[in-house]
Amino acid sequence: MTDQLSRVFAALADPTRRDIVARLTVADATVGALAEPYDVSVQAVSKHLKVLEDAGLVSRSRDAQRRPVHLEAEVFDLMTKWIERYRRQAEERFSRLDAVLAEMDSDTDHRSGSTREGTAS
Amino acid sequence: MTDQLSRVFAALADPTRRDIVARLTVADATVGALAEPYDVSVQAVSKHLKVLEDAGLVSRSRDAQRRPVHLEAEVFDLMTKWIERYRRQAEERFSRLDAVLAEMDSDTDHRSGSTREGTAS
DNA sequence: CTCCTCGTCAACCTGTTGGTTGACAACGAG
DNA sequence: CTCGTTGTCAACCAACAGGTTGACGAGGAG
Repeated sequence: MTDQLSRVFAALADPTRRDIVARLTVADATVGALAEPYDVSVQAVSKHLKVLEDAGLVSRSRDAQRRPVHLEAEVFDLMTKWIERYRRQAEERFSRLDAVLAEMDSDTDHRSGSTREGTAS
Repeated sequence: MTDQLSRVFAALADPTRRDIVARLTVADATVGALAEPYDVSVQAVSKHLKVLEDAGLVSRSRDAQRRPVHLEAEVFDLMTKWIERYRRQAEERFSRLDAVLAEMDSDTDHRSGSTREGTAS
């Protein structure tokens, strides 16, 4: 799962991690403060933060022995762009439905094979 | 990973699955046609489709022994809503940065503890 | 009826994830 | 200097994800 888009989606696939992101939109926080509401060890939260950091969603600075966690909201744009692109494409397709049906019929043996393009990642 | 939002994010965390979604924005397709470009077995693609279906991103109908796969674009809204909500919150926060810094300073021992709300999922 | 195609199900294997506990580095406070 | 706090690292474990192969059901074509 090398590409960033995959890492971002994977990071947000976990409810705890999503909740952490949600709380970070309000204010930066230390690892301990972030861990407090959850019923897991601080180490587990530290791991979650590593996942978020590897995805580029979060950054950590240094303040004595504390490590304040900061949300990097720009990465959201990466997702939004991907989603919007294909959502728009899907809507456009919806408006030329007949063409689609025609294509499926002519698919008898030469199976298009070159509908490819865009291709995520 | 019970909630749908988690399932949707997890489904899109895989490049192959994202590519399948991308191709389905162009036209519905059969499992075989979808599998053809990838260097994996048809069974593997069948599994990917199950993941997408469980996430509500895709539906399958019946046409003789074929199972045309159809994109359900509405689910995109679920993600978009989540993302936009917290993106906006993050931007709003950015505009009152001083308040944030003040809060981090007063965090000495009573650690806010009630910043909770929204909470994903 | 028999065969071939399309797709799913089941069993299995390997790598990754999310959690645990224990040790330890960094650093301010006494 | 020593202690308590904050957080990470390492080892370990159970569960899950993504892939494989083999068998099989459903249905059109001969």
